[in-house]
Amino acid sequence: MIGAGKSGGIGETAGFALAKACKVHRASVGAALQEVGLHVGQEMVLLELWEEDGLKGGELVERLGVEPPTISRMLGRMETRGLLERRRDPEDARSFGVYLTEGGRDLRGPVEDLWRRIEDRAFGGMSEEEKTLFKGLLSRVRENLGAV
Amino acid sequence: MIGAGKSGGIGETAGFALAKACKVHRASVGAALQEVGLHVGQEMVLLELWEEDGLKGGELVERLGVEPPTISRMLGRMETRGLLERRRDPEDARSFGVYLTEGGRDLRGPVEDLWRRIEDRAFGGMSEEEKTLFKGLLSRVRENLGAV
DNA sequence: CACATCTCAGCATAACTGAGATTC
DNA sequence: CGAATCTCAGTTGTGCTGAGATGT
Repeated sequence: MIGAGKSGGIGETAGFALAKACKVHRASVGAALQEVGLHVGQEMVLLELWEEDGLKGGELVERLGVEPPTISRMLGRMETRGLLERRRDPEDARSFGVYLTEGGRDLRGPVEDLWRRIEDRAFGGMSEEEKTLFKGLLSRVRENLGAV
Repeated sequence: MIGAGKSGGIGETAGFALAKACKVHRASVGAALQEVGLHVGQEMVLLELWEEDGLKGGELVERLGVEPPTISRMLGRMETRGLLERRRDPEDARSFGVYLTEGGRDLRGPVEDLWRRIEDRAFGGMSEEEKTLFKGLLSRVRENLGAV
């Protein structure tokens, strides 16, 4: 039973299918993340910092496609939990860099593990070709809707 | 530039692509919905009620895959805005049915229109075959992650 | 322009209220 | 029958991500 799919309306669109699939995926990720004490969304911040430590707040805003107040509070909470720290930029007193702490770096392995676990479960039984195709289609959706 | 995709980690997974695509899609839907005074998420409630008026709170919980407190507060806000009303079930005093008001019914056309608009934009340049394939893959993800 | 703060919404979990259904 | 108990529906409290509006 899938719901809201009777009369060929919104329930039949690809957008609806996308929203529903994303919902269960996000829920799965969220459930797994709480094993390591993270909230869904925070892993994206860490992901960026693992790739490039010391990013500016504004750069995180741009990369995550999120609004400044959201990043501001997320960084505050993550800083309190000792995952990262904000260091004032001596070059520009209005700006700061976000740097991982030991605790933040240590989460990389566990988070990547759980993410892989969900990846396997979510896309189990899908061939590499199908997955590649799938990612390609998702990518086109992003471009079409004017993402970064 | 897509971000977090340099070294073949999480950023290369289909799950990551799904999350990112969903994010822009949800943002687009949210922006369009505020034209008709709705918040993202509320359209799903209406969608179910357009299909079947008078649903119980618990049925909405199940169909939307959401927790009871979420529905409770959403219904409260939507009731305040005159989109629907909760009527106590005379058979069972702890239960109630959710019924659309005139205002709630009137939103059907506008919401379906804007949804179609986003559907066209998001999946423009995609053939019917591709869209069908895409929906099929999303459906499998849902099943794999144990959705309703 | 770069942040922080306030307020509101969606969503989650946990704890509670109150009405059926059960059982002693 | 009645009282205690169990179960279920829904609400409220709190915390998070996320948005907009406003202040610094």
